[in-house]
Amino acid sequence: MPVIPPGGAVSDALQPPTSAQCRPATLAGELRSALSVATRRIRSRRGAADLPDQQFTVLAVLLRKGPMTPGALADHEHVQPPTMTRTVNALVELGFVTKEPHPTDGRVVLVRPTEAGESEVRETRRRRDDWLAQQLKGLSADDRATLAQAAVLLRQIAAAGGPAR
Amino acid sequence: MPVIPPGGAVSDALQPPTSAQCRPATLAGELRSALSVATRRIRSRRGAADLPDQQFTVLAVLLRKGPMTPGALADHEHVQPPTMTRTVNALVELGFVTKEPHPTDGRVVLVRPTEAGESEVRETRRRRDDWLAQQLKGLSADDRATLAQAAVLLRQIAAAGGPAR
DNA sequence: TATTGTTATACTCTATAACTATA
DNA sequence: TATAGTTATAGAGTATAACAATA
Repeated sequence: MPVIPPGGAVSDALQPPTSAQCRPATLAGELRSALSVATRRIRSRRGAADLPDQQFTVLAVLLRKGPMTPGALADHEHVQPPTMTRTVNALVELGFVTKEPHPTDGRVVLVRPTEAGESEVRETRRRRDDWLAQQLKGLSADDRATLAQAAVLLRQIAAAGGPAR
Repeated sequence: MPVIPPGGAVSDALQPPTSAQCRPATLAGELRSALSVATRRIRSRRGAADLPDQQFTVLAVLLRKGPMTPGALADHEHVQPPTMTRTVNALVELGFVTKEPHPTDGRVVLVRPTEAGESEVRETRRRRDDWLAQQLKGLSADDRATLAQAAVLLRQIAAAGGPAR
């Protein structure tokens, strides 16, 4: 049981936001904190047999968009190139993607999902999104619409301001 | 420039969610992915001089709620106890918190923010939330309200389902 | 025995800097 | 020179398992 000193409990209550809480400066802190907690929590629901989060994400992107270069994947996920090299190499070792030389440009590599990768995503997605989907079922349709809209806004914000800095 | 094959561009377009996208199973995947990208992006905006994310968060919690035990902090942030031990120790080394023995229960430790910790949070918050606040200023009041409400819902979801598994 | 916290260990994710190969 | 990618290195964050101290 968390220690909650007198006067502290209110700040965790689940109330709709006041207009003050929509002020950019106030919202920024609150939003950052909520995103951090929720992300960690959702990730922690990953089963031991599942792919780690970033590997899963990259594999899913490849299946949705088709073969891509490591650089394009890094842009898409807003990470630096060496980070994506590592993620892709992990997927290669697991046999979920292959790396192919580009037909005409010798500098470029194409990352292509394998059939094993495809079924892995299918299975993982089924297991891993179960818990979150269950939580979402408990919400009202309005609340789900709010979250869906928030997801769009968050992607918009993440895409803003140039590549990672 | 990301490689976007024909037919792939639509999935990244910034459109309001359709009713299908509000279905729990669909929303779960999309939400998880958006949270992941946004969180990474917001964290990457942290200045080199700023406290790392989790240290900053814990320090801010202590300032808001007063001295707490490591266990209570772990519950609050939905992390495991060893993780919090590490975070608290980092803050002790930086001089931003102190650890005190509990007056009556010898097993318990109280983590208390120092004055240096307080001013560090003030400074860090000013710098680090700047970028996000700037992005939020560019949104409509409606969109900000959506994000504020989403933050509440995300905390609610994070708090659900028992301690971390 | 149960609770609180720590130590030991290991893995994921991320970044910057420096390097190689190709264009 | 410029671009794509990798290697080297380091730091942050997280978890599980095993342990010590106290209640």
